[in-house]
Amino acid sequence: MMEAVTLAQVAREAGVSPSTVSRILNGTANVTPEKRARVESVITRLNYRPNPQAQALAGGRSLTIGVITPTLNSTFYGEALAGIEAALNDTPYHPIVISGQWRTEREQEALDLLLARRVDAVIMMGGILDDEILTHVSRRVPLIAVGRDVRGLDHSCIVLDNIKAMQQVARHLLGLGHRQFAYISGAERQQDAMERRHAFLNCLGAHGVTVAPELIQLGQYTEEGGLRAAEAILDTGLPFTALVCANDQMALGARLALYRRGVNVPGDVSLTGFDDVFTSSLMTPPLTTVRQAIYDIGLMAAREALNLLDGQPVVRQVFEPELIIRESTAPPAAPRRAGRAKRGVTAMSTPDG
Amino acid sequence: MMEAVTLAQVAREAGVSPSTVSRILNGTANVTPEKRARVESVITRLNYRPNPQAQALAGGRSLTIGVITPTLNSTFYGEALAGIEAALNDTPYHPIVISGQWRTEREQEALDLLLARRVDAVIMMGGILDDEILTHVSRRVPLIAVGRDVRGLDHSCIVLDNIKAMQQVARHLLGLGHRQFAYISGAERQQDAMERRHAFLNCLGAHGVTVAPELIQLGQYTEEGGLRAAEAILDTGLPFTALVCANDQMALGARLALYRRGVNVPGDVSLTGFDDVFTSSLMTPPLTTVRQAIYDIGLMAAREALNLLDGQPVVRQVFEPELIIRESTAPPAAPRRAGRAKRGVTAMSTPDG
DNA sequence: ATGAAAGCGCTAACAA
DNA sequence: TTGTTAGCGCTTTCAT
Repeated sequence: MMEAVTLAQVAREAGVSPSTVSRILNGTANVTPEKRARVESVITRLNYRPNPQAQALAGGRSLTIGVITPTLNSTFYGEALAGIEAALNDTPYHPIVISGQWRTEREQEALDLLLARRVDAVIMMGGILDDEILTHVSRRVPLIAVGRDVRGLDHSCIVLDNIKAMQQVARHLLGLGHRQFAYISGAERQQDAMERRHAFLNCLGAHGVTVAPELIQLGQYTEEGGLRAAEAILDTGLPFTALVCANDQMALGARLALYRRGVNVPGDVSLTGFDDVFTSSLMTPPLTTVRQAIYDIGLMAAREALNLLDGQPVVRQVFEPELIIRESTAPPAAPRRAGRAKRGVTAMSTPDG
Repeated sequence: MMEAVTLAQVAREAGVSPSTVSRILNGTANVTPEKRARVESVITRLNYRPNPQAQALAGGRSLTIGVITPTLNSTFYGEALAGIEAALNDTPYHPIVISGQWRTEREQEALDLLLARRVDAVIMMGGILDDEILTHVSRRVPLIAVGRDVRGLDHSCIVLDNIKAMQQVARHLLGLGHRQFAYISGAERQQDAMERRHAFLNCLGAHGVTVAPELIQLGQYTEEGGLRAAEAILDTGLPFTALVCANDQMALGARLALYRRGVNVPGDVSLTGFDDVFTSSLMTPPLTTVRQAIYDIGLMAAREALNLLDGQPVVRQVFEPELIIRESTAPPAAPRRAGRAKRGVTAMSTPDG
């Protein structure tokens, strides 16, 4: 299948030594303009492309950056991957992506695989692998953590200010007049899920509002989980006028649960998400949520990884959240007739579809 | 950052030659059970992992498979990527993914990059690169095309039966009683977009139904495009009771346009998509669509690539579509009072939100 | 069945 | 500034 051109051939054709060609390729040393021109013309004429495997072997760098993402088929992490790809686009480095599926063993395997592949750096997005393991790995290879704090690795973490974000959500809803809330949380093992939940409840508490424990459900950060959590909340029969979800995916699932029970959004219940995944702006109705500039976070992660490779210092990056108010939130409905909850919905609501 | 163990070290520790270790690693030749045991124990003790770059250089194979996907942040192609990753999971091969962004130059660049990286095979998903280029590339490296027919490369294409799929959609809607249709198509440059459109219109034609040209709009296969196309359709003021979209993403955009104009789905208009992207089952209402087993298609693509590498023959694979009937389709509304379109909607409909 | 030796294509001292 | 010379870690003849 057609032999590839080698550096040696280029050198011979140009009448110089291999080292000279190598130097020109890498800009390692000064070369006479004429020789450079000669070599470069040969390179284009022969359409020479250096063999990365050979470069890796000889140079001791693989020119690849390993990326561990929870899933490949998620809009959210997909955006981050796109950002990483873009940042690496005009560098000699290339991402190599593996999914961890939110499973410890898978993440561990992925890490092993990347190290076996001799990646020059790794970017860990989310994940549930122990901090110690990551810290340990970071001694072998530069590591950037995205969306999580790793103890002892603060400087190489890129995170979102979850607390500020949830405060914005809470204040927005309080400002609309809501006082009866339900909350769907992410999995307990995930750091940011806990951060968001506490931030939300604390902020409400500061305003003298409490939430019944039955109205706080776990949704595993998935659409399916959000759906079930919302059903569980509706099943309690307790009244609420706003349903806050710890991410957009769960909000999407919750939306379907509300639809099935004939609960209008935002007429009967206001709904909020978190992340501002692309499709959230297309929900029926478009979702009020908190934007994480996830593409930019991906960009940043890749840049930080490159900095680390350059031996440059990196510092912990905190992204500022931005509340995006769309059509899924509105003031709570006026009190209804007696015999039903004063406002919002209860499990008694009947489907209208 | 901690030196990696090499094959030579393993050989020394086990008191055998490097060749023997290599043979054991690759199962290339018979080795005494005792030596094998000895070497294997050293391997685990030292936690030895062969250096893929060195293997690639010496072996002439990079053990990587290049994948070109239109985008990284799409649920649809993400599923395919997940399938590819899974299929390669317990093989020595590894995917390396680049996005083409539906831009010819980007796709060409991606291809060049993969070839420069010496991938052993490439999987091309969709894309708009000329057939000739792909055919040409396939002479250098085994190539599998997904979701498109490449002239002269029929055997290595994996496609969906778009015609049968659209016939199912058309018959479903005709069966419900619909006679006034609108259609949102994908970009003209894309093969399957044209296939789907013609299949749909032909099937209607066979049943004596025609569609006004103004009610056929291009949506570029994107959510945004679907939104605008739906608006254009509503703006014509022409009556229709069913809106058929060439993919789910455009259906999602169209759904928002309908929502904004106060058109009920499926009360006023039935809506259909194509692909059965995961989130379509969570739309409000859940979307009637055609399932493409895209994860399985990814699996299949990777397996075919491996077959090609094995020198085994591959044949063109045609996936069968499956109509998924959900809640976005229903019989057309009963005729309304005079002065308005007999059924369905026109641009005169007023928002109810 | 096993070892010795010669590369794979490149980079990086070290000389000149 | 440029060339010569060793490798990088592995596979694969070719002997034995």
